[in-house]
Amino acid sequence: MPARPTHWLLKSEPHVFSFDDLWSAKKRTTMWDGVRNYQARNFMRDSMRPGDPILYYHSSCDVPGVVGLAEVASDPYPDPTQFDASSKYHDSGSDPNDPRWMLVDVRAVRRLPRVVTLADLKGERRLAKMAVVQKGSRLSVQPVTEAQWRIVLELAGVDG
DNA sequence: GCCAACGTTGGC
DNA sequence: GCCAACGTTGGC
Repeated sequence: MPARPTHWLLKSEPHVFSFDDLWSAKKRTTMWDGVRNYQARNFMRDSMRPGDPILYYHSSCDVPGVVGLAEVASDPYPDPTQFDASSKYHDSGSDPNDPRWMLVDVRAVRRLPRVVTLADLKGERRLAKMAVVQKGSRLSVQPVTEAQWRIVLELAGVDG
């Protein structure tokens, strides 16, 4: 049985919530709410642990890519927006006694000295298996291997 | 803005 | 359980 994944990539659309937004948040931390994909939820619920390192990826923007590092900052807990009728993430089918959607808190750790663009990732043979470079990859919460993590940091100009 | 790829829904 | 229709994602 494979060990649980310990390193992650989170996608965010910067016009919605950028790495700068996270950096300027209280305690540089936010609830990673609104995830409504079961695979992504399962990673947060079943595998993420406080302290796990995160690559913070900007999608749907001029230059998609990894812009910063973050970390998991809580154990999993129910996403409160699923029970908020005024939220666009409201899910009337979720039972408060058995919540459908779980999340973790995410804390910004550092901005990267240079952005590792999607083009950079695609151009690095050693990253050919990374989920984010696969055609049609839409998963917003992805595991990253330790080897991939080190290579991305190398491309970013960060010492191991 | 386009559109391919993907996940979910719902009729049957 | 199949699969067409639909809505969303996300690079380009």
